[in-house]
Amino acid sequence: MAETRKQVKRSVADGQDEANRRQALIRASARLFREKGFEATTVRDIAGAVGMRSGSPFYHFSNKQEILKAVMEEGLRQGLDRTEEALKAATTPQERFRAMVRTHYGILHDEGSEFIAVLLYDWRSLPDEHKQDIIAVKDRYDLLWQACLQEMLSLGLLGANSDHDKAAADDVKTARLMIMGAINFTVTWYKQHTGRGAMDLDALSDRTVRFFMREAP
Amino acid sequence: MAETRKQVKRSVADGQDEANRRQALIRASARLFREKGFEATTVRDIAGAVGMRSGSPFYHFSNKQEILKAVMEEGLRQGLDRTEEALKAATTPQERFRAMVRTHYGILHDEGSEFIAVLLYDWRSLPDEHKQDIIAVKDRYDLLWQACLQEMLSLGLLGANSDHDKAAADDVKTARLMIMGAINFTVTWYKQHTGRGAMDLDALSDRTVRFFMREAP
DNA sequence: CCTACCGATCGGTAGG
DNA sequence: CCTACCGATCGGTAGG
Repeated sequence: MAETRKQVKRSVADGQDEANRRQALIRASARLFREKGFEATTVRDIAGAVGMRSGSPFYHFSNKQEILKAVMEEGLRQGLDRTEEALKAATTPQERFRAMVRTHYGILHDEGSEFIAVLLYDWRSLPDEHKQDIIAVKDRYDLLWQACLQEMLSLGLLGANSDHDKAAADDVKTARLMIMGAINFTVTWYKQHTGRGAMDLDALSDRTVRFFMREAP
Repeated sequence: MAETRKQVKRSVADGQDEANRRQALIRASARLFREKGFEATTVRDIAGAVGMRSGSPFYHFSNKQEILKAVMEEGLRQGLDRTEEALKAATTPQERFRAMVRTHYGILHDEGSEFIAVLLYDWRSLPDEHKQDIIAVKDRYDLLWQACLQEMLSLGLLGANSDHDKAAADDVKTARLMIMGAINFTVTWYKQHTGRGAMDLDALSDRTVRFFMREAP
């Protein structure tokens, strides 16, 4: 009986260790993929980054593509969590819009948060049979944006249609694609530096919100 | 003397053929890079696409990276030409803005025009020593946008600062980064199809212009 | 531009 | 998770 309990404890701990090692591989992979791309990153790079030998990642993942999928899933999971958390503190449509913009910038540019940038950069490398799984989660995130922008458009606080009471579904989708495009594209040019004259994520968010948002009519 | 003339003629023709083969390699590479990425495209893929054997592209380019650079240069050259041409027909700031948006969409999505999409997707794969050359040409293109948006902002036809006579340089840059980001990001989601319900590049341009442009105050 | 080839490297596996 | 390894493929070259 004591024996049994001990064994159970041991295997729970092992399971934790294993999950930790898996997480370490995902984090290291995200950083490497973000830096030089999925195709240019070797399994040896990944293994080396967490102190393993070249064959060992395959104890945790059945192939390289599964690592890519795990990176993207981790990013979306974290992104949804952070966004829902940020929305709790926002009460007005304008505050919600600002919160979503700022949170998305964090998701894209915070240190240790390279998962979504990898999703954007290396989508082509994800095997077709995995794409639907990722899209399903991404759809949930897009819905949060859709609700936020629907609200903004209806109030005339955004882009076209400020003179209509109801924003058409197409307009909401266009607004989402344009705004998220603008924000996502910062992965190609925004660099966080600490020197003077640097623009931090708060400043970038301010500029973005100011550019897209209209005064209430 | 006749001999000499003939030889000159011949070598001119050869030079043409060689240039043609080089162009064919650039076009085929652009299509392949756009489809599956620079790293995932092999020299054998490229050679096969123009009916060559695997070693032959190296008669035209000293290595694979030089092909990538040539693809990007070709795209910027074509992009500048098309934009300057389109601007000739536009007389008002609004017309110029619309012309630049529509032309950029053409550059990104027209069939046989995959060069700039490759620049956006595979920038990381370009060796550092080539980046400055490409940036120098890209700067010329950005300047055309900068002038166009400066004009729009000063007239209060765009985003923030509609109540100021002079748009600050930072505002122009922000507007450019946001608008070009939104447009460039369409490479990740826009698909041209011919069926009903499809949005062609004219419709996409309309939506884009309408979303970003304000009524004159 | 082809033929023939090479050294290096890659993703992945067997067996412990 | 390591050791030891493999088949396949890759970018690139020599010689014509």
